[in-house]
Amino acid sequence: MEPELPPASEERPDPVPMLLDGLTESQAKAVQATEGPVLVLAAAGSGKTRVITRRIAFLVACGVPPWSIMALTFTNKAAGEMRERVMKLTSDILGLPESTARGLTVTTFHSLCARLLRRFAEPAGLKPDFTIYDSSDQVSLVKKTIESLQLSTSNWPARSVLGAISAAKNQLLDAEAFAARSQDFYSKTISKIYTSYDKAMRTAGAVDFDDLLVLTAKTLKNDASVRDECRRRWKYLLIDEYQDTNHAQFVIASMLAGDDTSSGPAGPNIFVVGDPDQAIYGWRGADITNILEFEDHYPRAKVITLGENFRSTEPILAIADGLIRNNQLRKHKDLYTSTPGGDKVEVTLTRDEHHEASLIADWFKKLHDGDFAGPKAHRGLAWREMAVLYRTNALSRVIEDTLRASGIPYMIARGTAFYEREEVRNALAYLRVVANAADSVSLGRIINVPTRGLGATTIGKLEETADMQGIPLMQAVRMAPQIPGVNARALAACARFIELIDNWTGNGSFMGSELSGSLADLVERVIRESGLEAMYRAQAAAGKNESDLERLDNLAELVSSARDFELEYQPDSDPALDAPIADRPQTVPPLLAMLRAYLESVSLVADADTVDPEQGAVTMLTLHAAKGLEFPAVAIIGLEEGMLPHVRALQSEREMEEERRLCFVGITRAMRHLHMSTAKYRTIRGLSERTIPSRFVSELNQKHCIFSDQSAIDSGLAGTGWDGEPRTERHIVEEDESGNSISRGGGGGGGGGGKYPVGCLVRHPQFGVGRVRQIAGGLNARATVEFKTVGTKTLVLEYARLQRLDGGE
DNA sequence: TTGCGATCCCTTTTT
DNA sequence: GGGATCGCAA
Repeated sequence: MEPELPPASEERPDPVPMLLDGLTESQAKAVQATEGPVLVLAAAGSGKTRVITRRIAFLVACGVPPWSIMALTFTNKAAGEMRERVMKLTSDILGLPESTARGLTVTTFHSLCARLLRRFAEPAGLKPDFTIYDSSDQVSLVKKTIESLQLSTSNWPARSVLGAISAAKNQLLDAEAFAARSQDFYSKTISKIYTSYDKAMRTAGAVDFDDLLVLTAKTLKNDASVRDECRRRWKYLLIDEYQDTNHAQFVIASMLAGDDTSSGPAGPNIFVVGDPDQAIYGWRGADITNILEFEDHYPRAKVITLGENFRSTEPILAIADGLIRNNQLRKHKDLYTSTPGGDKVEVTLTRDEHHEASLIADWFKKLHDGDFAGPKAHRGLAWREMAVLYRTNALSRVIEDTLRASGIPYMIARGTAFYEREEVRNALAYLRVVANAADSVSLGRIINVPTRGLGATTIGKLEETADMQGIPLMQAVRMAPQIPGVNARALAACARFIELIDNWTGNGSFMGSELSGSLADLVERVIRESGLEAMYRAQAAAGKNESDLERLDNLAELVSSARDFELEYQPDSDPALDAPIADRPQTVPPLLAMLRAYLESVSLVADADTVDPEQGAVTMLTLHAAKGLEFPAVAIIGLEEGMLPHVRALQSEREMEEERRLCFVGITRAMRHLHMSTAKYRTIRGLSERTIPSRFVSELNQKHCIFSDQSAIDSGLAGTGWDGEPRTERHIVEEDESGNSISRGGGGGGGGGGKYPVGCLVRHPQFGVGRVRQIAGGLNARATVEFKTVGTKTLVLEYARLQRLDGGE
């Protein structure tokens, strides 16, 4: 459709210039290029969110109906913020009512898919009351599957089997296609598990996170009427963080957008924004070629580059740039800022993780207090303006303890943490069974919680019956009287349990005088009448530990979360309640629809969703969860080999580069203050281990950093410095013309010589005799040694205890 | 059938 | 260090 300008309102100035106000030339270009495919390569901090929101408002200003615009983001929180900002633009600048933004579709891929699958459940081969299984549900189901195939769960660990299944799904290989290409024993077995896992999922009326995407992609691909209906509705598609989309998401986007020839004169209106340097989800199947080959897929695409960084000070940007230059598999783009100056980046070596945590707490306190004297006088930062970033969640614990002890308010961004607590999971499992009686995993979880005399023996019989007949577990419970070997006590327990559930569902009708129609009331009833409340109350009274009281609070919290949801819930925007398909009348009772929507929202929370800038607290989050956020002050911890980069990435160059991008993402979250730290010793699963500073530290542009070694201070240990050698001797690092540190191999000239020139013979206490092939410099120099017996290894000189054999010193 | 304690095992990131 | 599982006692 050709956009039309709305009739100029008399008292308002032309809104279009106002929407472009304050944008750079390329930003404005991206906002205005409304027709046809557009790729925006947006460097970190280059204002891409701004571009997307302005563009949506611009489209609306051009007369595009809001309901025909769809924007896809990575997290619910990003979606919510985007909607807010668009709403503000359309009401402040365009003078449109707030309801305008309601019609917009701003959501995540996963939420969109969940909604489409409910709406088009039948063509997708699902029932609209499907449950979304999270990874622990998946694990229980796949374990059961493995057991029922008579395989050993130790030979076939659920996690890795699921990984293989997930990888297959991400390539859009269904069980059948996977079976067809399985040749060897391993993949044939995986294929068997995949097939029966899939069957069990369908029997349970459940889908996993991958299924949400895969089934949507498949339905859009195979069902023209579904595809056409979507295309009729959405004419303008915007996708954020495009570098982290996987193949299924690519297919969904392409299907929604239409292909290059069949849509409008300029091609499909698909607008994608991303940055290949911030691709950090390769492990989850994200396919960076989606963004790299966008132009091949849409030959008429306009490509717009946003290079100027508006977020960070010069030193922060410079070290980010210098770091990412070490990635070889990358097209370089310059990062630049028009605002020079700023504090240098602090890089600290600490004694251990406790020392690290307390230094960071001190750093935060100093920033919080501010400095009102001297040339660098500044007001203090609020706690909410600071963040601690780490590679793995396990690192958060010590930081948490230290911040608490220091009286610094903090919050951990773990959106799912609340819903993962035992008591909450139990309550939700009851609710899931209420919403979807076929959900056997949830039923299995609560059928005997609190204990009601349905022990392992009885449940085993019920499951056996369910498996044999291919029916959901709940149906077997209802058939209990016909199952041989179920004793009278168990039968009575089954009957009581069935009555319990039926009371909550109004015998499946979700209507009647017994049910209030309120979601919060239902949740409360379930918690009380299931006996969960009494069970935890009894445990609390027995005084085993304090967390039992907390459990009751959490259950109350769940009720209030349901109440909040109920207040926000808009039935008219629930696709399950959309105009019914063709001749079938709409029959979903409102309470059931609301319950489904609630459970869905609970299933799709992301860690980053809980980052609340209103809170006066330091935010703690993983590097992954930090994507898309920014903070005036950032501390990145654990810059150690094996931590960042993570051990799992050490063997592959591709994964190593992803780790480097992850570090890059962390650095570029910082606006003004950045602190990076390495602990010399770190306790990993109870054992204190000597660490090796991360190679990324040695890749930081030294001109913009202040290195300090605190590891010997306040301790009896002799100071050994960043790499165990006096500082003057460790400058094996070379600088290129702009001062960027480049770790280089090939020690010919660059000072890599030292004790072990390339080509010399050495002996290693464990690996034996070998020849040095390469010396890499940096704060912790490494040698690549080709051993006679064990092959080539890369060793850190400080720790390797190499002995030179051919002359030398 | 349940509940508790010892032991074993594993260790990334997340929608 | 912590979660899952297994084995044993009540």
